[in-house]
Amino acid sequence: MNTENTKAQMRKGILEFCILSLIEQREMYVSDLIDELKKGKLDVVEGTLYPLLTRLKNGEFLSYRWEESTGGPPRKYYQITEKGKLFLAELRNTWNELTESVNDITNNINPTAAPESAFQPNS
Amino acid sequence: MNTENTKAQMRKGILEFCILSLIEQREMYVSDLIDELKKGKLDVVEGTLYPLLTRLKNGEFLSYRWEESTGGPPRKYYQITEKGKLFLAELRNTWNELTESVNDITNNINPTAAPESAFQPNS
DNA sequence: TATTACTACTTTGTATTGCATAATACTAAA
DNA sequence: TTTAGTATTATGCAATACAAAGTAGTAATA
Repeated sequence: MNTENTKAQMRKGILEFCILSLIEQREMYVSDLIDELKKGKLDVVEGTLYPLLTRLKNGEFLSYRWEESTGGPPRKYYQITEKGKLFLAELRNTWNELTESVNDITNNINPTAAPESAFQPNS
Repeated sequence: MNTENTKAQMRKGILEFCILSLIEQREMYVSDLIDELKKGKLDVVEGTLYPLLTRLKNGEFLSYRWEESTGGPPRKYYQITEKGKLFLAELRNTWNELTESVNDITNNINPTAAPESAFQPNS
């Protein structure tokens, strides 16, 4: 029971949400996704992404096309489907409800709130 | 692949955080915890809580004392330990970093932000 | 040609955790 | 004694993040 493990556990379920959001913004292949996630301070490895993308593709939330690469094997570029967009909207709701619940239960003040609203209520 | 499953997955790892937070506020036994979580829109069942509490107790983040009950078997009231308070502080950091990352990556506007700051940037 | 390096995709096995389910045990009322 | 309500414990399953190893294609170099 340590912080590293907890991080991995808290991450469960949110990767779907992140991946679908990123691909909705523009089509991407795995290296693109890893770069974008890293920009957002989320380090994810290939062994995590490939099975996840396959699940999303099998669920018809994503589709892909092959694209030749100048140096290296061809790449799978993923796009979001209409079904994927609907699912993404649900995930966004779920995420927002969850964060609200957790912040409420733990008396946590959300760090992304605007400074003028981040006051501590009387405890 | 459905929303219910994703909810269950997203819940992984955050329950520790919620449980420790609640017990830090006051000592509780399982039924108290279930009630408090339900108030915060988080439905959790006994089969989830007992193993989790045992893990936290074995990790020395919680201790407990028995208390006789007027009707029914005695109750285990849990308290947070000093080690538990340190771990809780780490969990709070982890949670805040995670939510910031996810909201950033998904272009999500946090619903707990003050209304005047919850504007949508040009997309 | 053979070797090496780099890139990209795939597969396998493990650990953790939420949860359903069943079993056990204690008290009190009928 | 039986029944109902409360509380704890034990077992097994499903889902997922991740490490690690493997496959395969291109390109540069000897």
